[in-house]
Amino acid sequence: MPRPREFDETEALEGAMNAFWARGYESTSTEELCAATGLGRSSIYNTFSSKHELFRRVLDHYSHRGIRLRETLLDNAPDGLGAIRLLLASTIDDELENGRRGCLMVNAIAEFGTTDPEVAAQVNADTEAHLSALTHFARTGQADGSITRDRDATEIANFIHATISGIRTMSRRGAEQKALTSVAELATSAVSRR
Amino acid sequence: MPRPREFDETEALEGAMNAFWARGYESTSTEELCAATGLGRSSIYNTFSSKHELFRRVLDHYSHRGIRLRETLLDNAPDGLGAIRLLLASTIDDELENGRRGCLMVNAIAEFGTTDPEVAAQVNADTEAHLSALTHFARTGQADGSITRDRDATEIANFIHATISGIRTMSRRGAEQKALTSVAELATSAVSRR
DNA sequence: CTAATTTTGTACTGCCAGTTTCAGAAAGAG
DNA sequence: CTCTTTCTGAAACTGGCAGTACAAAATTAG
Repeated sequence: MPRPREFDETEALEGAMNAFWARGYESTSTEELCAATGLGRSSIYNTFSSKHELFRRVLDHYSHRGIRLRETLLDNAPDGLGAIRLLLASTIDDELENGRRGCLMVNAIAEFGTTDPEVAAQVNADTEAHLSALTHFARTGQADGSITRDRDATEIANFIHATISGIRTMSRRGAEQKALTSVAELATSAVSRR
Repeated sequence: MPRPREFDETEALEGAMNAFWARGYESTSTEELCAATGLGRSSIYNTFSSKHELFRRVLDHYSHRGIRLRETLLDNAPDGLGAIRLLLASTIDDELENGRRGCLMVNAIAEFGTTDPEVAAQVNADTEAHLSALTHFARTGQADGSITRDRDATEIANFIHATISGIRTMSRRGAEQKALTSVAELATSAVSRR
């Protein structure tokens, strides 16, 4: 009976995500969010309540999107090390193809630190998800012989996670592709079985 | 002949640096800057022209401070690998003792990206300085046999730089000390001669 | 058609930020 | 002492921001 929405909520989130991703939270104005989503102010506030709520929804969207991307990507992995190699390579591809925006979660951590409990909780949840996937690959690799057994799988996961953060930060700064790939290679060889 | 300043410019910069470091650029208000520096609005604007200029001065101060810290720290290094180990350890110490603020440069990259040319230039300059020091240690280590020769010294420098960024980001997020040190260890062993 | 209900565009509001102004204070040169 | 210069503190200014109000539009059930 009511008037239906003229837009797709997910598409709107995608637009808002791109805006926040490029310019951060504070310096993205509601007007820019209107432009990025294609919605009017009313629709944004009607749907997402506030800028802060919208940002939370965006973080959520980003996180699930990442999980989905990783799932589809890593079906093709030959072994544990291959999965990690693929992950690093696709991270770099993403950066090169999408304008070196870095990682939205890293950007959020840098901007908010732990001052905003809700944002912090979401970042931590995403980190946990990422780490648990990485730990899984590390264990797989240790079982199939592609990854070193000198270190605990969780340590390897942490290390790769830190490396990815580092690479994304380098990329946002504008580092050369060569530099990104060489970091990825060195990190890969650090966890591979020798 | 004129009335002299009642404050020390460097101390003021230090205060402003701490404020920006903790809360980022946008969400640090001029009022907070007054509180952090101990100055009044007039004095700040009289001395630093604008919030943005003050931020640039802060980045500069931070950069030089980092270079100085590294110089004094790394006199005691036994060899190339030892220098890198010391650097990683002191990074972690700094994080634990100073409230997990991450790296101001990384925070600036995350907040501004490359949208602000002046900030970008300063970040790049600091990166170059850091990388050239790291390259020096890598070369030293390759000469004294403590660091692997499988990789180019510049690649090793990039890798360690990325690792430090990653560790500082982890720390700002609030990761456990254990996690930080294990990442540092894994990175160290990745570049050490086997 | 009409009534009910929700969305949407426009215009508005209040607030708070960065910045400016200005008058008074402080200090040294002559 | 006085003149000049600069600093300082308080208050005012100005623009832009997040958020709101409201009327018109759109849709469908009855």
